[in-house]
Amino acid sequence: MDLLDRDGLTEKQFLEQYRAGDYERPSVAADMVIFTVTDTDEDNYRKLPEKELRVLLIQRGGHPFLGRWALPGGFVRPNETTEQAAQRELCEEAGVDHVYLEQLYTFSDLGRDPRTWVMSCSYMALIDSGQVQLKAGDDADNAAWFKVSYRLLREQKELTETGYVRTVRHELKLTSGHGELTAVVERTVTNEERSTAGSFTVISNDGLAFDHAKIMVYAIERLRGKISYTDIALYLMPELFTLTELQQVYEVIMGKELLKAAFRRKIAHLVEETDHYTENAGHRPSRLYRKNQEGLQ
Amino acid sequence: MDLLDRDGLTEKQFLEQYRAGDYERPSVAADMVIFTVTDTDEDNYRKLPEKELRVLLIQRGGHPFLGRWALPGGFVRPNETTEQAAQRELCEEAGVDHVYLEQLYTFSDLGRDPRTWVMSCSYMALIDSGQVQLKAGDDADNAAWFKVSYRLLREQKELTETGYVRTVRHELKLTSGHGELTAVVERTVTNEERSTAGSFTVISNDGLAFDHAKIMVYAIERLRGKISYTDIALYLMPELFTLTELQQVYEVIMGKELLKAAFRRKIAHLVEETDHYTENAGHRPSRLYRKNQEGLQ
DNA sequence: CCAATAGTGTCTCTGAGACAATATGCC
DNA sequence: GGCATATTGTCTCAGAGACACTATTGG
Repeated sequence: MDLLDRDGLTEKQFLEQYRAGDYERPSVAADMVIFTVTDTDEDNYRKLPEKELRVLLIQRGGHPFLGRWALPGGFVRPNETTEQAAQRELCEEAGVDHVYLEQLYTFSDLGRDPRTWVMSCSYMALIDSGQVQLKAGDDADNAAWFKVSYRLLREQKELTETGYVRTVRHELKLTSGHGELTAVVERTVTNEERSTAGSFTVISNDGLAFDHAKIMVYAIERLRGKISYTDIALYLMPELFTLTELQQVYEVIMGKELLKAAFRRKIAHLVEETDHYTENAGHRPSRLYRKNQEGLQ
Repeated sequence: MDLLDRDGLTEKQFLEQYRAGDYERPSVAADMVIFTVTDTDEDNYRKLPEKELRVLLIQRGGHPFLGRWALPGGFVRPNETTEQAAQRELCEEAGVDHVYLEQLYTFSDLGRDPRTWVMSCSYMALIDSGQVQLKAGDDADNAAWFKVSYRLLREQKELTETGYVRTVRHELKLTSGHGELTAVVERTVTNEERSTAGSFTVISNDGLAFDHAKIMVYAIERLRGKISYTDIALYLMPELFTLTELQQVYEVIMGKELLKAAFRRKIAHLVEETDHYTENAGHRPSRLYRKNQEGLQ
């Protein structure tokens, strides 16, 4: 291009003389919500173990929020994209590579980090339970997998002159050997005549750092939303799994029970049957399936 | 909190002595994909006008990309969130307030801005066609509404050892009185055994600045994806509209024709009938509807 | 044999697709 | 009157919900 701007410069000349202004710039962090699913221990040899949704948290070793639990994350560096930063964190903190990774949302509330101006570009990763061993005692890093419980507390719709406001309040409870963290997060959707705006507010927060309760709730909502029309749940499964196990994963994420027959029909095209079966259960063995790698449709 | 960190500082003391490191930080811009729908002029008095999807672009008056067309946008300032920056742009560039606004994605590819390190937090806004008059001749600002045409060029699925790669190529054509811009964007989904990753690549680009072709394609895909299971399309409609007009909006966004009877059943719960009718058409008048403000379900 | 789970059959209900039939203002 | 669109009716088909029935293991 040889167009000249108002100062008579070509684009090349312009770029050579360009100095980044000394406007204030934000730091940008990539924060990771890393989910996996694990089995509970079961006493009765005949009963199947139940599934639990778990998320990886790291205990902060310095101010601010010293001692509280935070999502794994770190600042994005000048030579990488936010996604590369997320991949890097995933490697460093969970020791995994090549997993399902999806950008969620960029949080930029003022004062969300008491130190300085920090935006958080959040990502969700889904890890196969077999891929990472839950190193519960890995206190070197003070990282732990917390069991996620996400419970509806209140649902309310209030009419206004020009529309309505809908608030949904959930309790997020995180449990691990390190104790229990609880937060209450409210999602508000304000609907006026020609507009809608949604937002999340942290009502109470016991043990979580920054606005990470909000980010986690956002991630859970995304996971719930996508599970019923994508194959996203399969990234949480090991190489081989039974359909009952897959159904349990759906149930623990959706927070409700599903009917066996209907579930099997619905996800049939997402999986591929193998010739392997479970063994040594106190009941009829179950066929093992794998993810359908040919892709959907 | 009175916990002390390694240096024996309380959180308050820590924050008082905290100096933001001199790590390099990115600039963050909020870029807006602002959609609206307009009528074409129709010669035959009896025929209904057709609908067109339009997007607001601004011709760059300085380097880089001098003379090319860019999405409205601007840098996020230290005292505002990305969403507030988006609202501000919306006011400044389109002169509207209280419209549908949704965060899309944060783009952070290296070198996406030749000047310096800039991330783009992109938003999609939907504007009622009556709300903004298409000031086609408003050259003061060199802003123009471009008609959007988004056409599938190629679709391909290639199997690899461990999965598959799926590429979908679309042509984005933007037309206005200022001429025609064309870009070809490819969406690639790489599916390996335990992971998936998607990305957009700009194959060719004639007339658009930065990576804005990519952002626009992302917005169109989001709009298409959400239109069939949300009431998002209604934010593109004026106060009163006919069901045929609404159907045309769905059709122009989805890029395919719909059956009238099925369409009406499907969106019945999203609208409210009024006692008004269209007049002076060369055919049977049509009942006018409005958006159902009571909300869904 | 029994506990516990695996796996299948089928009836119903709902919603979308397809197409037809009827209704109506305006030139 | 008749063009062009508006509006409704109904048949069919696919998929989800609901429930029941049969099949298999290890103890």
